[in-house]
Amino acid sequence: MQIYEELVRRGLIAQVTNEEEIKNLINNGKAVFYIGFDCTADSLTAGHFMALTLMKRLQMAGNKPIALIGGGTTMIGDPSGRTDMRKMLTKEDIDHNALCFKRQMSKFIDFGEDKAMMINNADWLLNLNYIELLRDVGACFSVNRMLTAECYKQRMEKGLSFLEFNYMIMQSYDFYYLFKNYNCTLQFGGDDQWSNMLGGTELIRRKLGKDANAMTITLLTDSQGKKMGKTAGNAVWLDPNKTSPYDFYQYWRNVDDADVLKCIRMLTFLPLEQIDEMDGWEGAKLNQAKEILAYELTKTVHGEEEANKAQASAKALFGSGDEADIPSVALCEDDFTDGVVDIPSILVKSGLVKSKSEARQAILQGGVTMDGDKITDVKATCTKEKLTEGVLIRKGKKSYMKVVYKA
RNA sequence: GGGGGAUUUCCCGAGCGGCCAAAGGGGGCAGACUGUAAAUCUGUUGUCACUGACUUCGGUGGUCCGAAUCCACCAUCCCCCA
Repeated sequence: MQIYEELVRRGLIAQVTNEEEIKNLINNGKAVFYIGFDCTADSLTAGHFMALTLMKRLQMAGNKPIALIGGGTTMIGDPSGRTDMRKMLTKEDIDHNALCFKRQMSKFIDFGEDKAMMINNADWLLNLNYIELLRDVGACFSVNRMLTAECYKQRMEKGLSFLEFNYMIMQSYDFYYLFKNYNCTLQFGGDDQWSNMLGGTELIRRKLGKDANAMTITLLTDSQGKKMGKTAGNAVWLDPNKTSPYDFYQYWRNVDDADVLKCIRMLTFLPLEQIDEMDGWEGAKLNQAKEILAYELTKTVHGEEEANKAQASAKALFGSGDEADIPSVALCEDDFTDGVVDIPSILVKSGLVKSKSEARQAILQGGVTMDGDKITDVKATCTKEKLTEGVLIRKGKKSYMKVVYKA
């Protein structure tokens, strides 16, 4: 099966400018394509992950990816899919974030000689001359047309600054620049980028009289139509320090029944035949599919070792198995008063709750256990001797921590 | 440049000078039921030394015994006119 076919079967393709051309290009494995990443945070998220896997898939098919780091575009801020303006980041923050992105991406994509490239659009965008740009590029854009673009429409009610309005121009310029200088004829991206991407193909056509193509990836949404890759408004990060491998594993382990197969298809590298087999699974059996999903993704992002650990911890906690790889936290002398610590303090120290009030709530509601025994008294304490051995403290079903005293 | 409106806790949103740590909804967390799912039901959701105290309603000052609520100035945003 050829790569384009596979992308279709995995449900990854949302919109394309010219299906035949794109199909030919990537199936032949000769395409140079790019995906842009704006560095609004210091880690990539699960949302970026899909774009990265797409890059990987295409690279494996012989194509050459350009990972475009948005050091320049992040200075503007993409208004797409936003109801208010982004916080403006400083140049330093952006540079720092770009560096973090680079590091993380190198784990997925092979940037070896002539296999892939990583470029930062700050290299050209920051040097643009306003008047020149207006005459050169600005003349090619119709404001009337731009305003009808979906990404701006949403903002017509809440207000759109001129700064953000220019985002499309910058992104279009990127494509134009890469087309000219790197022979990059394709741009891929999230479906919310569609209008920005079309801006680029349009600009190339007007300036160079040549055709470039764009293709968007289906947005990964859950059965309720919400964007996936977020918990309680927080992103699921790829950086293990921001989202631990265990939490990462758990996120995918807990997806809705209705979304498991879709996620496996779109995000994992498992062969389609194997996925098709799982398609009929129902009820409790779906749990196996979730396990596979969680394991595969954790393995891709954090490596096999971490994936095994996360899986072992999960099994230890929810089924039977030993507690070998449970994350732990250490207490020090200062945490003790007269040789004991109260349970709420331990909960706070372990990061299982944010405050002692929350800890108290959790205990009162019967959600806290220590080494399997339910804690019912808010004032309960634990001795230093016991903690020297280490105790397993658990809040609710899914969060737990091993707490040890270290002298 | 002129005129009008807004800013409340994680989000939306109600708030009469004292009965306001602030209605209601969403979300979160915990419990029951389950399959670590969904749906449903219950409790909870500022902090702490938790029958009490403290800090919060864009910012800074002021009026008052008492301010989220009144006044002044500042900031930000929205709408209408130019």
